[in-house]
Amino acid sequence: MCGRFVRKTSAIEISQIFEATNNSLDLPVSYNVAPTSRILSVVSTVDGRRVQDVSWGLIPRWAKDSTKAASLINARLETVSEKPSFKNLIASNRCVLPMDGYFEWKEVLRHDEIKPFKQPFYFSPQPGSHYSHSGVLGVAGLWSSWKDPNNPEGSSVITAVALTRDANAMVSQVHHRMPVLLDQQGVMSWLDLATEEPLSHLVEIEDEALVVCAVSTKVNSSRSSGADLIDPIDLNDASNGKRKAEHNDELRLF
DNA sequence: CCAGACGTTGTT
DNA sequence: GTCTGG
DNA sequence: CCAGACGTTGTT
DNA sequence: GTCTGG
Repeated sequence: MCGRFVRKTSAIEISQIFEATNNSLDLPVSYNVAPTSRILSVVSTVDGRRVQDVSWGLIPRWAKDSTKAASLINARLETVSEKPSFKNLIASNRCVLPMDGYFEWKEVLRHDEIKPFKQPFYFSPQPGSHYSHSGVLGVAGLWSSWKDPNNPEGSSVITAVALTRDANAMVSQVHHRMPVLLDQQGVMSWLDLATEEPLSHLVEIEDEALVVCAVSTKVNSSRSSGADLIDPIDLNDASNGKRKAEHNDELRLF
């Protein structure tokens, strides 16, 4: 889950929404943010919250190289406190990853084709929901600082992962995992360095937190970008090149 | 003791 | 670095 | 996350 | 099948 997302809100706006100082590079917005790219995070410091740019895909402190960063893009909430790569980050390396929405794929087998087809869906905050921070989602994350042992003169790389949990009933129509979303209280508690047991404050995410729509397979290629990637499509519309709904129960979800 | 892994996803 | 497997 | 590459030789 | 790049 959560291997591709949208950030169409600028760093300045993100910093205002999360009441943070903007300390990030001027990263361009993207409708197709892929693992290993630079993303924004909100972290707490002694001087308050800051928006910081980080690399998506965690490199543990002890890693000999950065080649496996792309495989540590998510951490399971159920096991994060046990895993060597993550457990030591919970106490003081928590962050919030702002996203306007994220993509999830469902593999569907169409009766007239042999190969399964990956239908992308776009999840975004339900307007007015507690999980909408002026239209932006706050995903619980962890960050780490890594220095390449083969390049001791180089600067440290800050990397991050997004936490995942079992999908709620609404999201599970498409996929069995979902990001750990934070409401306003959740952001407070997750970012507060004084929080004793941050994992214990994470609550179930109600079905009304998100809305979903099917989108074009253009998003499947990480080279695609552009606002049309989140345009809703009608899966029952034959003009999308898909079979009509009466022939395809799998696609008749929404 | 040393060597080797350390993660998630989905799929079977 | 720290834990697990042998 | 998905898409696309995955290799060597010698020659230009 | 598995790894890398985006």
